[in-house]
Amino acid sequence: RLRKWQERIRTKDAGERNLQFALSEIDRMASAIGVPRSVREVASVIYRRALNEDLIRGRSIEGVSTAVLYAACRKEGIPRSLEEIAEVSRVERKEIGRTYRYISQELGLEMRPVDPKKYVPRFSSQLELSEEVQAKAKEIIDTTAEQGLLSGKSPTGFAAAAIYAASLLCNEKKTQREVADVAQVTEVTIRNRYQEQIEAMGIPT
Amino acid sequence: MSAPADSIEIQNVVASTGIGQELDLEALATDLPGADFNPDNFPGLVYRTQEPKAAALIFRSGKIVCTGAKSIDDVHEALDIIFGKLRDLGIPVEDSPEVTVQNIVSSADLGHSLNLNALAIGLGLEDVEYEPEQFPGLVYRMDNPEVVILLFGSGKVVITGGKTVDDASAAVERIVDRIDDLGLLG
DNA sequence: ATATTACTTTATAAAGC
DNA sequence: GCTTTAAAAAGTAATAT
Repeated sequence: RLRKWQERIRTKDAGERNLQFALSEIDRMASAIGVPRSVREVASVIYRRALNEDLIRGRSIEGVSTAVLYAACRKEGIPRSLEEIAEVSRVERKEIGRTYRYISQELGLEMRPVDPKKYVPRFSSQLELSEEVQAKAKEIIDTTAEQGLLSGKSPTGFAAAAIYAASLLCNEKKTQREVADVAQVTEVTIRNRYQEQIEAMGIPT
Repeated sequence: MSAPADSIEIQNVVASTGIGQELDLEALATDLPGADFNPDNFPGLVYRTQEPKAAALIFRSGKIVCTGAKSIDDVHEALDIIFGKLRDLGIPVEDSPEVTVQNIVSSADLGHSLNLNALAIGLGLEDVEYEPEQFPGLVYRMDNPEVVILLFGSGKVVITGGKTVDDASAAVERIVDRIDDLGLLG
């Protein structure tokens, strides 16, 4: 009886230390990527749920913290790519993605696919592009996504191509390299998505 | 009419078996030309057959895993070749050890392009994993038959996790019906 | 700028860490 | 959990020409 009690305390203490460390990590990474407090709150709620459902066992606290932050950004409608999240984490991209999918499945987060339009404002401001270009990029995304061009494609690459296309159409040209750098995709990806989008929009080349 | 189920092609069959006999893999590695054995990496010895093309993992316990075969018949042919090689080396192998098919991977073409975003919602987010940033296919876990289906924007699909050829057919028929009911069959 | 190669995902057994 | 083996799907990335 006493032993069970001690174990409960030990487990509780371990859990508290676990949670404390995780929350400080989430805070650190959230600051680094510059997301609002609401995202950290959502992240901490998800982390507590994962802890209660015993999903942390066999995984690093750092990995779960990062995956949960990635999920929270998406849930709050201000997604960061795995690449961007990985930059402020000491866990590699692949592990973050795996842990995220595991937590998402087990907790039934029912995450909707990322809308490429969500990346347009942030990428565009980094490129110092006007509202007009942003509106055009969003229009391209909506039109081409409706035609089924988005299926299977990375949201970042899709957004990057639309921004590149819009910058050309609005005479505020950015090079493929410049757009590729902020979106963290390759020029080849932008080229491929751009060609499909331009064709689907009926814009002659 | 070419039904999607008729487009099914078996791509890989995984099966397990065993000769009820312990093996000296070190000796086998030197006596079997072409055998790969790196006990530091993996406890099994790898042996590949050319016709039919397959790869076998042979363990010290005498248990064997055969992968890469394009049909269940090919699994048996490949294993018979291996059993023959072992007998040639003086290792007793019974006439026809029991072979268990563990997994069949198939591909098929639904014949219509798919809107994966709409499908993720339609099939139910709880049964679906669709993360195009990580992989272009939508992962759908089906209950009956118990298989996993990977759906692509092109309408091509991969069915895995089944143990019989019928599992793939049933899965394709069911997924086509479901997509059709959702009105999402392009 | 394009072509090739390689990696991502799914399932599955085997023995051992 | 991981290690190894095989195969398909299609996207992305790194490297070569």
